[in-house]
Amino acid sequence: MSGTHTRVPTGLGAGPVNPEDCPVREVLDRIGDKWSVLVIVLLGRRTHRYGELHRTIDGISQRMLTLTLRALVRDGLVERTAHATVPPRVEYSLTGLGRTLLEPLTALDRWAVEHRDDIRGARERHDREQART
Amino acid sequence: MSGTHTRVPTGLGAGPVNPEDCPVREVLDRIGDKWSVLVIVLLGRRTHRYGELHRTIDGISQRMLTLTLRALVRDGLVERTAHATVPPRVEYSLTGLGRTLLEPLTALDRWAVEHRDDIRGARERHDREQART
DNA sequence: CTGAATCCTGTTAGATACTG
DNA sequence: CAGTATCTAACAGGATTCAG
Repeated sequence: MSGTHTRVPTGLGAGPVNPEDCPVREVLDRIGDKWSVLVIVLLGRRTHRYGELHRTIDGISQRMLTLTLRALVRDGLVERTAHATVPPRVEYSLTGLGRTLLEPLTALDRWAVEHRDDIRGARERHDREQART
Repeated sequence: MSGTHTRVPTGLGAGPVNPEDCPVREVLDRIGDKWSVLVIVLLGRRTHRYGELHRTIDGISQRMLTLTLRALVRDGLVERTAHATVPPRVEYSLTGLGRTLLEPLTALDRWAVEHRDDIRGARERHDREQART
């Protein structure tokens, strides 16, 4: 809330701006989907097993959980540990890199919580004004 | 980098987690798309006209620019000002609410810039290990 | 100049059934 | 238990054309 704008984010020099080459957008491409942040946040609390995640994240299909986890592992945010027992036991946890992401994610969450009502309000006001056409 | 985890983000109490009722996910639904952050960031620097945005944001179609702007206006993040001249002149700028979003967005951007290579590295390592199957 | 309207496409995600 | 495989529905987004 310093009176002035904060630093301009992102590789936005002066010229045209490209979504393919923009750091923020790159992150959003990874965690902007429907399930990734939920997984990250849960793993930020503690290690979870596959089935635990499946039960805890409401409405996620096995398919999407698998795909989401695989992508996060590939990007080095999540670590997969398979124990060769029977029945199999697979545990997922955040990597060091993944944990560093919790901080900016928390900042975004704080903003979201703080301004949730503002957005809802703006939305309703806007829709009401549209309605009287 | 404080040794411990930061606060757990989001209305994640103990029970199941629902994507429909999660503040962070709610924000991501708004700005997680392909163009919103680019628009927000540009407007964070200064007011822009429609055509300016269209020229500056590389590859955006008129359709998507219009839709993106309309959504941002609806959510109270962006303000639209139409001057009744001919030819018409429409200016877009961030609202107060929109400006507050710049801060957490900048945090995320900083993370992105800082860890860009880590992710690329993890990706390549992972893909290389998959490749030798 | 600032859009709106229409058509068309690829991707994302849900449902369901099956497996080591 | 921890996934795969397959099929389908929904939607985001691009291209093009028209309009105030």
